Amino acid sequence: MSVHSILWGDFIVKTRIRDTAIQLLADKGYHDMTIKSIAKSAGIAVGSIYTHFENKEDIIDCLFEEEFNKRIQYMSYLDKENIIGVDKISAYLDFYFDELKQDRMLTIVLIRESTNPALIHLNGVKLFTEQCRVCFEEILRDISKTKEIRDLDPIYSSQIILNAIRGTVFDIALG
Amino acid sequence: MSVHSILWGDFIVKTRIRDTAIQLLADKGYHDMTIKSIAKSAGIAVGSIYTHFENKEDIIDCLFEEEFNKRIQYMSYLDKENIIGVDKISAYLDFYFDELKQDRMLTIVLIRESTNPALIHLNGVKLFTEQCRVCFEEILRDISKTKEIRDLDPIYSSQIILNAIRGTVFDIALG
Amino acid sequence: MSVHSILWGDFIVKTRIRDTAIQLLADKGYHDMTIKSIAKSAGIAVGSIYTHFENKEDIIDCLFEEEFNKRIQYMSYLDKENIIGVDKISAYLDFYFDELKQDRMLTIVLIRESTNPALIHLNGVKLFTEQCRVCFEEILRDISKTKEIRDLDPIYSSQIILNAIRGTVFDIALG
Amino acid sequence: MSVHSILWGDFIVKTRIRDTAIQLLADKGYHDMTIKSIAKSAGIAVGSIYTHFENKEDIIDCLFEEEFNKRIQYMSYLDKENIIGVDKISAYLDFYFDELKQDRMLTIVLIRESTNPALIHLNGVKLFTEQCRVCFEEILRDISKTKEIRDLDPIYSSQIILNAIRGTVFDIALG
DNA sequence: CATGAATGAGCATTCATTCAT
DNA sequence: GATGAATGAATGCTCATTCAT
Repeated sequence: MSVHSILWGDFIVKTRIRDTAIQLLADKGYHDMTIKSIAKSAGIAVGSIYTHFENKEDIIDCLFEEEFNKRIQYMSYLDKENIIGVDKISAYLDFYFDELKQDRMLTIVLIRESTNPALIHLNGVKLFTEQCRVCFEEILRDISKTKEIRDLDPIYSSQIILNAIRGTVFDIALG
Repeated sequence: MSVHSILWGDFIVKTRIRDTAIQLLADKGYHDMTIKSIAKSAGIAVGSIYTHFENKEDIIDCLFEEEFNKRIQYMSYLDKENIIGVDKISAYLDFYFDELKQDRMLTIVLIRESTNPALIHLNGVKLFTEQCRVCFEEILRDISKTKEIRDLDPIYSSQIILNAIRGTVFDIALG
Repeated sequence: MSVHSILWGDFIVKTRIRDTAIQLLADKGYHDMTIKSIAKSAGIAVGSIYTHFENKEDIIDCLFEEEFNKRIQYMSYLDKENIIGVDKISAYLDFYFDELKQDRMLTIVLIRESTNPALIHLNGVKLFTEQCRVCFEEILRDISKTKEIRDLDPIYSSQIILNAIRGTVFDIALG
Repeated sequence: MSVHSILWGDFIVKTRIRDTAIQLLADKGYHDMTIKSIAKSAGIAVGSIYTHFENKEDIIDCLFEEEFNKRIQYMSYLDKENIIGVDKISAYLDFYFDELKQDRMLTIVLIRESTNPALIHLNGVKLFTEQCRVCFEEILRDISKTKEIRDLDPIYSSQIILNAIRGTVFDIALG
């Protein structure tokens, strides 16, 4: 094990960049998170960021794609376990709040930057946003079928509920 | 009345700047709205913007303060008319959606930039945000007292509902 | 007349930038002429360069377009004066060497950067290069017709002669 | 013989780098040929280039020194064979055009980069440039002595003719 | 020897703001 | 009050070079 490894532990540089970016993103937002500030906070050189990410946008893109994949996996886990209806919505909320508990900063970033007009063109952001919408819609449609709740339009009601959750989680995350 | 006034009709320059800024803000967001682009779109010189606003932030500050005052006035109108309880919440929603109908762009800007970390320190933004929260909380507290709805914590529930409304209005505004 | 005008005489800023750029271009070549070095040598701010030129390439583009126009005008002057055949080639050479005498640096830049692969896509450079070629070809074709010289292929021979001139002028310009 | 040698046949790595560099140099010019792009095109690691060349400039330096030696050898071959006068100039032209036929890219690079101000300080470039000039001058001086052509200043006329050849070869090489 | 992640000085460019006209 | 050229600090990004593996 090299001196380098001992100093940084097993922390891979890409992860260090990602984590530092999340802190700065939560603190200052995308536009005021500078590449130089990431490098300084992460204790690496400016150039190293470009070894791991194509450009500044790519950091955001990767972040959202990662979260998109997490959610996709979680949903297929729920399907496999045959968790449906109200239980599914409950599980979904748990996922949201668990992530909030584990990584308050990440939650702030995901909610805030997903509506940043400078970032909505990114593939990762699109996938994430769409996924949140679609998956919630599906849950409500299922519930609607099983008559657990009275009839409602799954598209609008899911949007409303999702926004209530997102906003509330955001408020809690911001403290 | 000068030739200049005749050419622009009664449109005061400050209003032109404000309206142009809202369009650009809705389209590109605060950081990608440049002073130069406002000047160009409004058909005035860059320097003229600084005659009417202290700096770039001040445009946002004024915008939010203006909206804050609108809401304050509307709330005192409701009080004067003795509109309370569920009727008040209904009126409040009407206000939100009326504004949305009249000025879709403004709605986008108010919701989006009120969580922009680069702007939350502005007095106008603070007043607006606080006002939205407080006034909704009050409404729910009143309703709680009159037993129109079963007991709930007015702070949390108001936050949840407000977020549902804000998010939904935002989604509709964005199309 | 302002203090500014007195200090800089009647020198327009754009001309100052152009002239400074030519010096640096002749001295260091396109890639080692930095925007900062132009600003410093011209005694202006970095940003001022972008008030007058779109970007670094644009400085080159304007330079070549300007020279293209000079040559176009000179050729139509020769036509109007009915200067043809060997007299025309003589006049053309005078033009080249007059410019060399007046602005040795400009000559270096025009010859050197016209083959710079990073710049040949520029419209001004294309026009200039094409114009030099075409006009020389024309002269030779005329001469060929009037039998002042024995038959030769005007395209190849003009290319050969033009290169001889260009190269020699370049060598002299470099000292 | 290692597996590596078998895969690449007898192609030494240094030669691969040289050849790749020539392609990129012809295509993009010195400044836009990056070490990374050489490594990628040559199918080797960035670091390996520094095993064979001191630095980026050294690649150019070696290239020109190599060509310088080729010419020196060719001239002494002509001397040994007692080829003089107009025959020598003819042979010299053959050499130029043979090289052009065999390696069009190399020809482009030699002519273009020999006037690159960022490279003229290199020993190899200096030797090559000087050698071309001196050897041509010598040829003309010889011809002058043998009265094959009428009296002319060997220095200027050689420069003129050399430029005609260089430029024409360059034009042909570029297509 | 080969490797390629890490480095950081240096570059072109942007843009809120000022101020002489 | 209106103007827009001038300003220069600050930004994202590049790339020749190094060196631990």
